[in-house]
Amino acid sequence: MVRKPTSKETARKPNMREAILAAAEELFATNGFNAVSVRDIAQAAGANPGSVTYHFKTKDGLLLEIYRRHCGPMNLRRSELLAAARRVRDLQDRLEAIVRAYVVPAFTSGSDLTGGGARFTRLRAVMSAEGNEVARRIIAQTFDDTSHAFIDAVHESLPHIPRTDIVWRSHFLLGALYYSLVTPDRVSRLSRGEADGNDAASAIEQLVQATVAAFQAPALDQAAPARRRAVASSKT
Amino acid sequence: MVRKPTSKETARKPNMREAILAAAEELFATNGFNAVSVRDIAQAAGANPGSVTYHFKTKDGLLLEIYRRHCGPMNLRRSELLAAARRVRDLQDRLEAIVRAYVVPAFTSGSDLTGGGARFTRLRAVMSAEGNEVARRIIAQTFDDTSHAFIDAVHESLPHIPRTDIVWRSHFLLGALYYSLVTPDRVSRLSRGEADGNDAASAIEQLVQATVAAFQAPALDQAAPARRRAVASSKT
DNA sequence: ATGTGATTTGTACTATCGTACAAAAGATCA
DNA sequence: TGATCTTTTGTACGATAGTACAAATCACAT
Repeated sequence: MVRKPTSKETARKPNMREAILAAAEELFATNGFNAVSVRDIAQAAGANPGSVTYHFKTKDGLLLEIYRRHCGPMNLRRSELLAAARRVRDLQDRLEAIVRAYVVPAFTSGSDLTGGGARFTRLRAVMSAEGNEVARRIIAQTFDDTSHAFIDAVHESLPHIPRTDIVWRSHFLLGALYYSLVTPDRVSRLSRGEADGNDAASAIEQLVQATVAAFQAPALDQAAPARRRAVASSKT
Repeated sequence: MVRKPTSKETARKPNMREAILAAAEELFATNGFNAVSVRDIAQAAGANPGSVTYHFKTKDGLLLEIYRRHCGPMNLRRSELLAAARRVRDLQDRLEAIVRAYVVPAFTSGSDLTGGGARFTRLRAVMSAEGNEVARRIIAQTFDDTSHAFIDAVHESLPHIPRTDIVWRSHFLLGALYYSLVTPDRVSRLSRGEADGNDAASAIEQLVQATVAAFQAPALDQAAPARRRAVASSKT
């Protein structure tokens, strides 16, 4: 009595459910949530609109399932990399490893899930910009732990920087990360073809290098008031 | 015969056209383009849906007019500040002034237009994330000049950094800037109330400080290959 | 006061949205 | 093969979308 993995997991065509998820992920990440209709998704997946309702009940449920699929693996990968980074001796190298542990899983595949992590990260960026309610709830309760762990790790390797500054700078990191995935063509355009915004490896290296330097900047409370001298003022 | 500025410029109630523009700007910047209906905008402005059609013909036309209203003043202000920044002698101070010339107008009012520049910048961030076609066209032909001027100025004060790196880092700056305006509450939340993400002055100072440091990071081509030693690798 | 042009209102049209649901089709096992 | 469960299809419904347009209303010059 060999139990075949067939009866309940198999669909008629090779996993239509996964095809719908992948199509929805791509379309949401590119055009936003509201601009994409259930019919668009079904067509892109080669499915019937009713099939989307059958598998995910509602459009929100579909988005929810996309998040559920990715959050676990990506955060697991991040915490693994973060744990390894914490063990790096040299403080400078450790900081870089920590930043890399945060950035790399966002660009590359979190596991063998379809499409890789970049698409899901782009999706999160777009949902964040749209103020999507479903995404907001999931993010606050799923990603804040990871973010706190990341901030703590950075803080440990830069004890002289106030936590407030580190929060701001890690916020900037996430914004830069998101934007790099949302508008990669802008990099190619502004560099007049010298750089390829769609090259993940370049993006990662540039982002890590810039972010490490940003984290290492002098603390704001001390530096800013002392430094603001003959600099252009904020009015006229 | 004193020409009064009345007959053709004045509406029945104090400029309903402006009220619609302001309402649309706020709603688009908060919820994205597609999530907001013309009826939502009209209601928020205290106007009739048909009035929107009268003034702006289409929903796209309304968005177009919002961009037209802001792009000129904001880029003018940026180029003024940039010109002033270029005249700063000290290289370190000049770089900071250049970054400030880019950041400040995005946060504060570009002129006496309604609502200040922050709302419009948030709008641009959201449109960028949604891949809005109208916005994409305007941005490419309006903001690229400003961006190039900014990149050139930064490059002048950091001649030893390859232009490619500067493009990437200014791209990160814009992403961080956008994200700070899109999700300011995240800063407050992650800092556990110690920082206020909605405080524009703090955001500006933090962003300028972090960005200057990022620009001053060693060039990637030289530093990255030499430095990548015992750092956590990108796989497992 | 009255005519005139600019604006606002009210309403209606068509298209498309998310979703529900019954019927058809496929798969699995007695 | 036939019974049963899962999945897909096809269709329909109410809600809401963007937009058009005629009527009503207002501001102002004469």
